Formats: sequence, C-alpha cells, structure tokens
Amino acid sequence: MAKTASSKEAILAAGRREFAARGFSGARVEAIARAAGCNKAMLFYYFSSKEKLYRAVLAGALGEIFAELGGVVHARLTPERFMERFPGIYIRFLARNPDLPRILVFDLIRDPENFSRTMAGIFRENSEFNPQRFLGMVRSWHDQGLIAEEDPLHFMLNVISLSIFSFVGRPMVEAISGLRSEDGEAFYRARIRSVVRLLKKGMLK
Amino acid sequence: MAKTASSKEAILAAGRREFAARGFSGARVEAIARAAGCNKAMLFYYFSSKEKLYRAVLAGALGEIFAELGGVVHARLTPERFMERFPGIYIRFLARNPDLPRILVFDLIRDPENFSRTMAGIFRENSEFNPQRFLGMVRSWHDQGLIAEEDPLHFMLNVISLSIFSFVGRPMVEAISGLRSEDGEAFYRARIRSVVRLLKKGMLK
DNA sequence: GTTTGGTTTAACCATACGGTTAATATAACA
DNA sequence: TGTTATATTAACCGTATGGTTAAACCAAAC
Repeated sequence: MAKTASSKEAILAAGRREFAARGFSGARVEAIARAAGCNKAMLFYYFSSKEKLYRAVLAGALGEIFAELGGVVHARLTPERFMERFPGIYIRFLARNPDLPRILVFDLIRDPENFSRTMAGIFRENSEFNPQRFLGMVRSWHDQGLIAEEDPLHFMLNVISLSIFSFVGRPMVEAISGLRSEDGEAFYRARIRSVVRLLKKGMLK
Repeated sequence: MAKTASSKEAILAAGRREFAARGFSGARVEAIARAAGCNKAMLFYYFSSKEKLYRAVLAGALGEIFAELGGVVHARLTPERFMERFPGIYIRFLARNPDLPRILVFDLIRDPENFSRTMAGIFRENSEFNPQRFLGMVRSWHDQGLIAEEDPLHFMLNVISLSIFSFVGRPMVEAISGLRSEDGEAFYRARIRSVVRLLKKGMLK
C-alpha cells in the first residue's frame, strides 16, 4: 500500500469498510487513513473532506449494485424467470460485498434526501440499469395478466425487501429464534430458496 | 417540561428521537438535553453515560415492539388469519412510531451482538412475547401441512422483512421509480394489502 | 543535475463533544 | 422551621476529531 496512484483507491476501499461498520458519524477519518496505509492528510488531499469521501463511497457502492442489476433487467425475462434469478443474483452479490447493504441502509435512514439525489445521479450517468425500463417491464407483466401486483412500486418493494433485509435482519431473527443459523453459503442457499419460492408462488398469477 | 419526575421521561423521549434520526455516534448529548428541556448534566444525573441512555432507549423501543406483537401470537391463529393480521398490526404500529424501526435497524447494523443481547434481555423479563411459543406455532403449521416453508427462521425473515423494510426502503424505491408515493395512510393501506396478498398466496399451502 | 508537478508526511490548530463538579434550588417531612 | 434527600444548573475539563499547513520526497522532463 501507499504505492503511488493506488492511494486514492486504497482510501476509498478503507472508507467503504469503515463507513459500513460505523456509519458516517461513527467513522473516524484517522482510522480510514491508517487502514489505507497512509497519512490522514492524504485523505484530505484526495477528497477534501470526510463528507466528500463519504459521498464518493456511497456513489461507488450504489453504482456497483446497479451495474450488477443492469444485466437482469436487460435480459427481458418472463416474470417467472425473473423471480427465479433475481433473488439469487442480488443476495449472492450482497453476500460477496456485505459492506454495500450496510452503507446503503445506514444512509437510507440518516439522510433519505441525499440518498435519493445520489441515486438519481447514478441513473443519469450510468445507464447500465434503467429504472424506467424496469418499471415498464413490471407494468407490462401485469397488463399481460402474468403477475398479480398492479403497482410496480409495491412489486419492487416486495422483491427488494426480501433480498436486502436478509442481511440486515438476520441477527434479529437469530435473536428471536435463539437458533444461530448456519454460516455463509448454507444460509444464503436456504435464503434464496425461500425467497424464490415465496415470490414465485405469491406474485405470479 | 423540566417538571420534576418527568425529566427522566422527557430525556428518554428526546433521546429516542435523536438516536433514531442520527444513530448512536451522530446523536449529540447536548441536543438531547435541550430537546428534553433541561441541562446536559441532568442527562448524566439520570443515565450516567450516553451509552447507558442509548441502551435504555433501545430496550424501551424493543419492549414496545414486542409488547405489541405479543397479542398476535397469544391469539393462536390459523396461519391464514395470522398473515392477514400480522402485517397490518406491525406496519401500522411502526407507522405510528417511525423512530422504532430506525433505531432498531441502526443498531442491527452497528452492533448485532449488543442487539441480540438486548433482545434476549427483553424476552427474559417481559413475557408478553414468547419467541419459543411463536416458533412452535410456526413449526406446527408446517407439520400440519398448512404452510410451505419448513424452516421457521426463514418464515420469520420473510414476514419481518416485508413489514420493516417498507419503512426503511421506501425512499429507495421512490428514487428508483421516480414516483413520489402517496403519503401516510394511503401508502400504508396499499403496502399492507400488497404484503398480505403476497404472504397468503405465497406461504400458505 | 536542476526544475517541475504530483504525492506524502509530521506537526499543528480550533473546536465539538462526552463527561465532571460544586454549588444551588426544591420538595418532603420532622 | 430546620434538616435531609432529590433535582437542577452554570461553569469547567480533557481529549478526540475534522481539518490545515508547510515542508519534504520523488519521479519524470528537460
């Protein structure tokens, strides 16, 4: 680390980890710098403030998520195929990048306005995921009588809730149940199976 | 405010609002005291540290949530009736107390261990919601062939995800869709309808 | 080998913040 | 009314933290 030209990347990566673990206010600029293998001043040299670094991290995280999702939407699937594939792709992707849902949810609560603006920015620049196209797809599924849900917004909320909250809510459910669920791979496999079944059975007409 | 004997309550209430809005590290002790109409030192007089106050707030929030849920479980419903009633009760309750899901999710991310411990404490003292009884109920539904999901943990994750993430994720979905959803009552009514339909159709055998 | 431009550092700075203290006000009650 | 226990406050305190600065380092260009 601390090798020229990669310092900026190292800071971004370390920032992502720190912000995901402690949220914006909990994150310490100095800790980020240390984790990136450089001096605190470097961070300000490249990002000029904690806030700016945070925004860069958030934008990066959102960008990665939607890049990943772009493919599923481009594929023009049937709703059945969509519900079979979407949870798996999304859940596995988040499992590989557990910092992303944390940052996302943290920011969603702390500052919904900022979150919305950042997302709007992503869509404007990065065309890999086109929300209007996705919405149109969902609406046409309903018009063709393929899915029961008439409101695309609630369709999305259902699909996304089940995927994202798998991560955030897991400790909660474990605490209620007292059961420590199997770690890693086994848990995600079971989770995907359950979500896919629920969505296919519950949303298809 | 600042009237004897209610100061402690005022601080707890103000703390709940502040922690919900900014998370633990983002919350300012001084801001809480001011919002409670008293001096910062009062806060330490009653709660001795920010951390202790936070724990009290979290415990209170969780206690209220599970007190609310206790009734549904005690009622020994059929799975069909359960899925008809649970989302409505839960979503409406959270809508009336929007700080609760925020605090909960904040803490869930920041410190899952602490969250688990707090919840275990709640169950030990407050018997209004009995997790083992609830799990038993779900398991028996499956054994009787009434529901498809064989794993009570994933049953719970599904049900809870759909309810809680309605709140947290709403700005996200609005940002994707570009549609600003109807406020308050109309949104929650639609949300409950969608979740109930999905659960009944998707989880009942 | 000297200039030049981006990169890196150590040492600072101001302040915001959690927490303390010692003194005062208030209520309870004998 | 005097005594005691609880509430409440203003004034502090030490430190952690975001941010700055000025100087040094170092590669490439000339």
